[in-house]
Order: sequence, then C-alpha cells, then structure tokens
Amino acid sequence: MTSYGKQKRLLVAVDCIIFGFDGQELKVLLIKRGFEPEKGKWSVMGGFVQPEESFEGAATRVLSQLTGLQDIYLEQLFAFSRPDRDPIERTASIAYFALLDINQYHRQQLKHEFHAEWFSLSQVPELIFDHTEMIEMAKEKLRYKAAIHPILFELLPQKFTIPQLQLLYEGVYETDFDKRNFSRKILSLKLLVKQKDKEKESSKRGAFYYKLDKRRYNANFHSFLNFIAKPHNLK
Amino acid sequence: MTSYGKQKRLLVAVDCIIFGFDGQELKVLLIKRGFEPEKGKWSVMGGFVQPEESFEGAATRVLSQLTGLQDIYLEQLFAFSRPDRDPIERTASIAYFALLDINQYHRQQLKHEFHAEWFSLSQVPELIFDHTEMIEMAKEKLRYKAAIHPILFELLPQKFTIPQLQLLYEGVYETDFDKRNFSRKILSLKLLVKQKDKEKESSKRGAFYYKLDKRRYNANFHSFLNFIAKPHNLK
DNA sequence: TGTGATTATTGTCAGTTTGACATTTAATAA
DNA sequence: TTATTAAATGTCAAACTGACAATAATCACA
Repeated sequence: MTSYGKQKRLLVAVDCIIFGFDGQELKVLLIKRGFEPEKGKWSVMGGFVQPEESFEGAATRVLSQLTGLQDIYLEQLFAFSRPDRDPIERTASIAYFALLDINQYHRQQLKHEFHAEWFSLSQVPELIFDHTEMIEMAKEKLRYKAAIHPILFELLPQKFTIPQLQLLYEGVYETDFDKRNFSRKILSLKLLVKQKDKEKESSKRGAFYYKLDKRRYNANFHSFLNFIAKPHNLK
Repeated sequence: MTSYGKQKRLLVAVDCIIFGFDGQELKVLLIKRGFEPEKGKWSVMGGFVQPEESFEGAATRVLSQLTGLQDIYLEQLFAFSRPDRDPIERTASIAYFALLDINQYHRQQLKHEFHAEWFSLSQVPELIFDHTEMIEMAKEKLRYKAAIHPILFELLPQKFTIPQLQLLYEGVYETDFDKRNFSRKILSLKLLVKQKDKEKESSKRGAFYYKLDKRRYNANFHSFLNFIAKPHNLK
C-alpha cells in the first residue's frame, strides 16, 4: 500500500501575519500581490506548502523570503478551510503570526519584489480572501496571550524603557494604563534588568533602559496563569 | 485560470481528541483501527477532509459518526504536518478536541463498528502516528483554557455538585485543591445557580445540585483574563 | 544663573483577593 | 441516641489591586 488512492488531495498554503512595533505603534506587514488572482491587491505574505516541508517549515521559509530574517517568534494561529475561500481552486491556509521589532530589521531589508509595507492596525486596507479575518484573529490571539504571557517583549529591541513598553501594551489593547500601576506590575514580574544608561530621545529627563533577564524569561514564559494555585506545574 | 497548476496537492485529515468525564475521572475516547495501516492498533478518531467541507465540518462529521452526537463542544487544536507522519502517504492532520459528559451520552451510543473505548488519561495505550503527541497537546490546552475560562462545565451534566466539579478540576490538573477555597472561588464567579435538590449517592448528607446560569455563562465565557484591568473588553 | 516646562520615578492607602487552616451542620446507620 | 461521614461555612493575616499625588531629573530659554 503506497497511497490512500481515491481520497481527494488539497492545496495547502501558509500565511504569515507579521506584527511589528516601531516604538510608537503596532503594525502589520502586508504585500501587494504580484500575481493572479487579485493581482495588485493587498494581502498577508503566504506561500504553498512544498512536498518535503512541514507547515512550520513553510511559514519559516515564507517569513525569511520576505524579511530575510531567521529566529523570529512564530506561532501557529489557525487553519482556515472554507472550501470557497480561494476562488481559483480550493486551498486551505494554515495561518501563523510572527512578532518582530520593526526598527531592528530595517525597511530596506524587506525584499522589494514583494512591495511590502507596514500598516497601522487601524488602517489596514481591504485584503484578499479571508485575510482580514486572519488579522482580526491574530490581534485577538495576541491580546489573549499577552494578557497571560510576557510575549510582547518579542516586539521590542534588546534595550527598551518602561514608557516604551507601556506604549506597546497600550497599542495592543487600545487603551490607556495608569503608569504607576503599570510599572509596578511589570517590575513585579522580575523579568527586567535595569541598565545604567538612559534613552533620551523622547524626554528631557530620559528614561532608564531595561533588558530582559533571558534566563528568567525562558523559565517563566509559560507561568502566568491565575486560576491554579501552583501554575508553575503547568505549561 | 481555474487552478494553481503544478503546485503539489496534499491529503488532509481531521482527528478528534474526545475528552469525557464520568463523575470520577477524565478520560479520552479511542478507537481500534479497522483498516490499514496500523490495523488493530489504537488511535483517536479521524477521517479525511472531503472536497466540499471545511475542517470544522469534517471534525463535526467525524465526531457524530462515532458518537451519534451533535452540539458537542469542539475546538481546533493544532495542524500537524510532519511530512512523514503517515507512512503510507503524506497526510496533514488538523486536530480538534471535544468535551462531553460520558454518562449523558451512554456507551451503547458509540458505534460498534469503531470498537471505541474510554481510557483514563493515565492509561492511554500506544497510539499510531503522532496521536500520542496530539493527546498530550490537547491535555495541555485543556489545562491552559480551563485556567482562564469556565470550559470544564462542558464535561458535566446539567446538574452537578460542587464536590463533583472539584473532582473534575483535580483530575484535569492532577492535583488536590482545598475544598473551602475551591468552592469560594467557583461561587464567586456567579455562574452557578443552587438547586433545591441534592445528590445523595456519594455521601450521607448529600450535596446540593447546581446548574450553570446559561446567560451569565455565555456572557462571561471569554472574560477571565487577569493582566488587563478591564478584561470585559477582550475576547 | 535661574526658572519653567516636561516627562520619569517613586509613594500612599483603602478595598479586595488569596492561601492556610477549623468548626459546624445535615443525614444516615447502628 | 449516638457515631460516622462528608458538605457547608467561617476566620485571619498577607499579598495584590486600583485609584490617586508628590518628587526628581533634564533641557530650553530668559
């Protein structure tokens, strides 16, 4: 037996919702499609899954094709499967979302061939297929996860200030936080190490830089639950 | 243009990790495979995605084929895609997990043709392919979600007691809770409505039945986060 | 040199929640 | 009537939360 014979095969693609933070705003990276269908319209970056690669592999490949980057935070979001979601031919899409620091990976790195651009989340243009839905779901999942895990640090440079971090959280949740309570909460996580130097662009006084304590970050990444008495037993 | 031409198509299946609670223990429903490959071995219930159905549709169909049941809690878990996960032919699998009350849907309802059996989570036999990994991930996700959302009620009958509920939580988290703190926490959710009658099988005194307040349950299902000050804005 | 403007940093306090722990109550059986 | 069993309720100190205000560092400019 070398195949399942008469069962119908299916095209499978991956799509990457790439979030970036530029120090001010949370943004999403879109490309202008250079091929049919919907040529010239905006979409998230994607590609067909090749015979010898896993979905994760395909998503990683797509991500590096567009940004030239390795080692980006990447997480499976959802498998989209409406039979008619692609008008040409049935294609399922496994969506992933990625988090990166826009400034660190500069714009010129983006491959020109894809005509990629960063869009504010409030100004996402009309997208092809179900990509709008994908982005909505990715935003929702980002909020969900960030409420429980210190995931948003993936969007920041190595050194960052508390006010910058707060801006990021406020962008993700589209709300304002009390800065006193915010810094208390963040610092109580014991994940940040205060640096000796200051960021002086955005204020006269300057704000101290912090770095992630990588050891604690990796150890505590999965431990922010609150229902269970001993969350460190969970993942 | 009516197809993407030379791109390689792929077999796609769905697999359902079906969790059940019998009042004592958390269990998972497995079937004895009646076909090759791995005929005679245990696996979770699955099936190939048909041309005109979505993944959710396929999972729902598979679930009802096995249990005869509609309206079961069903949630997408993860898309498994290792190219060699099925030795016969490359097949991706979109895994779902389902929650149901074992007693309510009685054993005889299970279709005989599948030789289905409930297994304690501590006694899951060797499984085909990556199904062991699927179950591990499903357990993990169940713990994760149940820590934040009142999802475990899907495993209980309409009427249940606080001690029964605690048994369920203890089963899911493989730990013990203080019963005083547990009931205080559960009741503080304001999701339960005390009934007039008691369950008297398991104790002399008997324990009052409770029912879910469906209205509050649906309204609060998505609101257990704790990082954000106003979680009711989130989903 | 001093002063005002701006933003970072630190602090207070009352109300709530948490975790650890003990007592009372209802029903049954002997 | 009493012993037994498990349910239900109660206490308290510590930790945490949300609302709110005062101080400190730096720069621009008079």
